[in-house]
Amino acid sequence: MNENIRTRFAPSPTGYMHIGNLHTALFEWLFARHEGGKFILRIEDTDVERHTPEAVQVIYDGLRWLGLDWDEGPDVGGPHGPYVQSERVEIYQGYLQQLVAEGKAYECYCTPEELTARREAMRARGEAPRYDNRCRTLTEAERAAAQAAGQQACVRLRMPEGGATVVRDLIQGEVSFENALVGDPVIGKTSGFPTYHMAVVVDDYLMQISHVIRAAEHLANTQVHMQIQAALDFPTPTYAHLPLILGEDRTKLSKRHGAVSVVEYQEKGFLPEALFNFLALLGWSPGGSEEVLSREEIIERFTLEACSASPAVFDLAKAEWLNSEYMKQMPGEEMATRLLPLLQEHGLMEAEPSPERLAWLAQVADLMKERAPLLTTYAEWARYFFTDDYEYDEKARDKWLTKPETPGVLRQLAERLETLAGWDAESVEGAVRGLAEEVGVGAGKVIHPCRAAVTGTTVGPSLFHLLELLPQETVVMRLRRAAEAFGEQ
RNA sequence: GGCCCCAUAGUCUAGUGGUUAGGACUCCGCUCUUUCAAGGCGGCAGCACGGGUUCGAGUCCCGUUGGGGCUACCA
Repeated sequence: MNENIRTRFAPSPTGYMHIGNLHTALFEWLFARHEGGKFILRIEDTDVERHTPEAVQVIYDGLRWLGLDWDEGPDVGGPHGPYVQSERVEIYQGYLQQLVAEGKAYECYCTPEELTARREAMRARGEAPRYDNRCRTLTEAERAAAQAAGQQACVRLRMPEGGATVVRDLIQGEVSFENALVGDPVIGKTSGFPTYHMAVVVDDYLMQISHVIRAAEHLANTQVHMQIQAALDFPTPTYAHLPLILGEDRTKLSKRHGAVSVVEYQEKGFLPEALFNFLALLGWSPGGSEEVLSREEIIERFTLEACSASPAVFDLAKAEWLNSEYMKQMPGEEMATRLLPLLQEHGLMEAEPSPERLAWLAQVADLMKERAPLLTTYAEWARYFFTDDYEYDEKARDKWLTKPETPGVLRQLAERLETLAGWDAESVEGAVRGLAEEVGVGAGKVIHPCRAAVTGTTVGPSLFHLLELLPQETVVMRLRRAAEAFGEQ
């Protein structure tokens, strides 16, 4: 247990939770939990235009769905609040003023238009497009003039003119950046808001974040962050930059790759525990050959040292495989609980099912869980358990239903089953096999047409156990219905 | 363009100078069974390339190539 270990997840409220962000959050959470430290949630909304209040809820929902709880945050509070950056502007302004007063930062009067124009010009000349630091050397008179003219100013950090900034990163190793290569970065916006760089440094310090764990896209920014820390006389936290998650084309996972938002995975029918496991395996290796690991095992084994530095492609097929593994090992009652909302949505289950009905659903779930990769495919594949309204698929028709002898077989079977005294897998099997024997055909000649008629498909769980879970009269009706439908062919 | 990072099969990965380069997903066979979309068994497929260092390199160094990130008053 080490409460001094503190990590944070610092998303900006954009209205949706990117799966890559959730991956980052997971690793930050895992490290904190493994070390017995604290996991802090902080909302980075210094870009006013982007901020929407509902968007914060989306972040909560995503984290909770995956089971990532936070020890400090906007809703739960904590000793270092507030945990929303827009509520901390005075704090940043204090530090900004301090830096200007100390001469470590300065006000810059260049307008965005001028900056863009100059950047374009530099690019055209084949130069690296960066700020030319012209306001750094303004005289007092020039500053006074600019202020008198009512020109708006942003605040820029005075970068060291030489030397290099060395990031010691737990995952990426030692990375060095030349200071002379970057222009003085903006740390305070004209609006009075801090930039991301300023806010992140101040908050990580004030919130006593010990390990800054974030995506690798921030590695280069760390140079600026460390210079702000130096100017403010803040200690440098330990850094760990996580590999980026890529789409199939090996570029940063984005909307054009398809499902990228966490809710899309919920809607696809992923179990949160499966996605948790899958995400953990992206960029981290548990060591052994076992990959299906419980949340506890993952926490237990997680270390930053075992994290990879190379980017990882999100492999949906493997995610689905993992999901199916979780469904297989889940008890029927639990599966029923997960399935119920989905089935209700499709009108396949009533709004308030009785305990008996739920017990039945659990039996159906147990029977089917070995097959479907996702909750949604499951609901599709099990449709015939819930309604008589299903289609006969192509294979069922071609292979069995349209065979000339099938209607007769179905009628005879219907007759037998209708008068069957007990309705359980065993007696149904007896009736089916009995009929086959009498007619003098293999059991398959009865079983297959029966499955096709009653389920509309050629695949599925054990026929007798499946029939057992359907009402006797339903099965009889479906057999006759199919016999009728295909009788004239 | 500049800076930085990355590089084991299609994908996720183990490997830390001496291994028949291991596991997982996918795909493909075979098999069991009343079906497979399940189970069992098996198979295809990899150290990007070129130089070094070394008795010996997937492993260390340099370069090339490829990919990615950053280069905003977005985070």
